[in-house]
Amino acid sequence: MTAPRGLRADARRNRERVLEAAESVFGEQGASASTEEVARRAGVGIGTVFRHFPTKEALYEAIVVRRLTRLVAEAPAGSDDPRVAFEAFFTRLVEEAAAKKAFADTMAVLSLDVKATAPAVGEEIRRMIGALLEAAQTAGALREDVALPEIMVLLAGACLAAEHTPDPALRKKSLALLFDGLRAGQ
Amino acid sequence: MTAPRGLRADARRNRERVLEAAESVFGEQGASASTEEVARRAGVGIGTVFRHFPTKEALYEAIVVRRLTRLVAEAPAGSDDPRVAFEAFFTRLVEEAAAKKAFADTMAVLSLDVKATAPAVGEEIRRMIGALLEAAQTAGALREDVALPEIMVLLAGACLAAEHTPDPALRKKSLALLFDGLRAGQ
Amino acid sequence: MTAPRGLRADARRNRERVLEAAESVFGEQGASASTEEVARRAGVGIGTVFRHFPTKEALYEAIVVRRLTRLVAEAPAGSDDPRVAFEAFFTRLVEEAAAKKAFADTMAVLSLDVKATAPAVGEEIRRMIGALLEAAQTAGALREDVALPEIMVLLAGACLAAEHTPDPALRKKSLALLFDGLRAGQ
Amino acid sequence: MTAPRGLRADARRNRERVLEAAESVFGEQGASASTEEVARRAGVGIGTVFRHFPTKEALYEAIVVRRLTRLVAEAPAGSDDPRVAFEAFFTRLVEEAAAKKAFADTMAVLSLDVKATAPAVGEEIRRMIGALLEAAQTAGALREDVALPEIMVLLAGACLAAEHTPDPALRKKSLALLFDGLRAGQ
DNA sequence: GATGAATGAGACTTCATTCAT
DNA sequence: TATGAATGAAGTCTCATTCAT
Repeated sequence: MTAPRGLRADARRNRERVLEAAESVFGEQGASASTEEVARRAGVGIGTVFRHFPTKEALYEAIVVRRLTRLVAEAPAGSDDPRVAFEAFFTRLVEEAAAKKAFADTMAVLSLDVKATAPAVGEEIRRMIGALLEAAQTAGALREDVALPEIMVLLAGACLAAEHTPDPALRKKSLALLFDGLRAGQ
Repeated sequence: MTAPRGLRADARRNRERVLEAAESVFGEQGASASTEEVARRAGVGIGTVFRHFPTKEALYEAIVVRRLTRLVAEAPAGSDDPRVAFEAFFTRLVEEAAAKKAFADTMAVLSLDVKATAPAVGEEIRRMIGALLEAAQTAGALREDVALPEIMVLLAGACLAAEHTPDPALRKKSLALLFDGLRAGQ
Repeated sequence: MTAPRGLRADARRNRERVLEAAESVFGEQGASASTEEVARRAGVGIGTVFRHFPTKEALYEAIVVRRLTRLVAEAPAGSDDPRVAFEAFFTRLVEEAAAKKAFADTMAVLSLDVKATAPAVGEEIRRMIGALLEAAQTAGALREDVALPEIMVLLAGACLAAEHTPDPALRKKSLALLFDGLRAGQ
Repeated sequence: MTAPRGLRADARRNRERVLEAAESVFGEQGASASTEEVARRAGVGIGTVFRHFPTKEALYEAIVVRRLTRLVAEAPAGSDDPRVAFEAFFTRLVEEAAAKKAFADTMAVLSLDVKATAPAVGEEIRRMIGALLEAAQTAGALREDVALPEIMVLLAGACLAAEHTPDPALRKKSLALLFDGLRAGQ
């Protein structure tokens, strides 16, 4: 789990503050931001950061997991139209990637190796997207010959590209093309 | 442009070796690889690298330009079918990105700010892709309502995603979906 | 000011050792001595030096301030004779410059731009010398038409020259001439 | 000698250009200017600089000698009044030091170790200043109890201080005090 | 002799990580 | 447990000097 139980209350609070800070720092400056900056923004000593996360990489992974966990939690507010639901979720992730550095990376990781890090969350979110996909397919709104893996790849690509695409209109247009390729009846 | 004329033969040879080394080093380890590693692999002193490229960034930009230049030079062997030609070129770039780290980044830069670095090459390759696009559109094989900017975004995204997608079949499948979205008559 | 209060005991100790080392290193080799040498002589890692002084220049400035602060602290043991007091202090600075490289530079800086670095200390010592000057003038032992700025210039020059004058007798003779020019009743 | 005889005409010309460049470069940027900058301004290759002067230090010494030589050549345009002649020459050196970096250093070297470098020129200029001094003393315009060594020290100090004293009026005032100390009949 | 490319030691600085307090 | 000072490897870049052309 994200927040180990065996921790004293204050320790758990600190861990949370570090994650919060890390997310904002990495979100602004990318993964190359310094650990010290994270500690500073969290208002804790650098030692505290390393007590909770043995390496910088571990901290980074933790915020990946955290982001994914949150995505699962704030599950797609089910639209009635399955296609809309699917596309809305997809779009939301892309926009998040455009707004926050290193988020696209998080999504890229999803197609790759969350397994190694946090199998559970990775699986969960994958299952979630899978469900949205299937629902849309069942409703006849998405091609039947599309499976989750390629969706994940497209999603990752869209997020990564969004990070380099400041113009919202252009992001929207590109996404539209992408969705067109997924639509049924071609 | 890549290899200035006024250079002595041996200097030009060394410059070439440095670029070669840089391309392979960055290709393997990404842009964060050390300049020292580049020098080592080129078999020259670190000072030689910095004589030719005053900054690490300058070196990196040089290999970006070099890659683009090479892409232009090895222009798409014109297939008779404009759609095939377009997709073949697109695919080739994606495969290159899958093989070499930091190449995707090169492509991403194309959608963004080659202008600042090497306006000429950037424009050239953009024009090239634009020509392929138009030809396919004229032939009625690609949607008319698609313009270069969004193509560049999709290309960048595909390349970036490919970097994280080791499975060639998966890359192919994803690309196919992308192409479907671009096809005419939807 | 030199040693911030908020520092842990060990940190303050280290900071002191670094300053001590810097003073001796710069004193022997001049301002071009390497920071690494300072670290070595202080018996700390190079990182420690840079933690306390973010820049080599900052370190150098710190020892300038330190020297001045010490000069103020070890204020001229008030002689009864104002002229003697003035000349004694002047002489002492010159002798210090003869013994330690880069000290003359410190004095030169006094005529110039301590303002930028450490306005407080600079002003303090300037006031101090000004007081000695005035006292001597009031006592009728120094010309009335001499003001602080030219005294500072003479002082800087004497210190700088002393750095190149190993012979103490020669330094003394030169200083004597200088004092003669300052004496009243010409 | 400054310009060795056994040199081909073009070589001697090059040597001259290097010296010229070195003097202006060091004059502007001080002794820490780079040798490459000297070569650039001389319009020769860096190799040429090192062919004529085996080390940077040798080059630096050469321009010291050159300056001194020139001082001797442009000997003090004998004023009728020996005191005026002496002070004019002194002042001229100080003003030169104020205008050109590293010139003061040249003067400082005079009190010190030209012997090692260029005994001849050093001696010559020392003799020259000595002559001015004696003439003034003979005319009863300068104290009898002053000898050349202390004059050299005062001169060096004045030059070094001038380098840090941008205000001409302040330089003048300081010099005047200095001259007062040298005047006879105190 | 002239050139300028190559060299590589060394300078400053950053930062993940460790450890004494 | 928390702190933040200490560490030192590693990185980028400069520059005096050498040497092949």
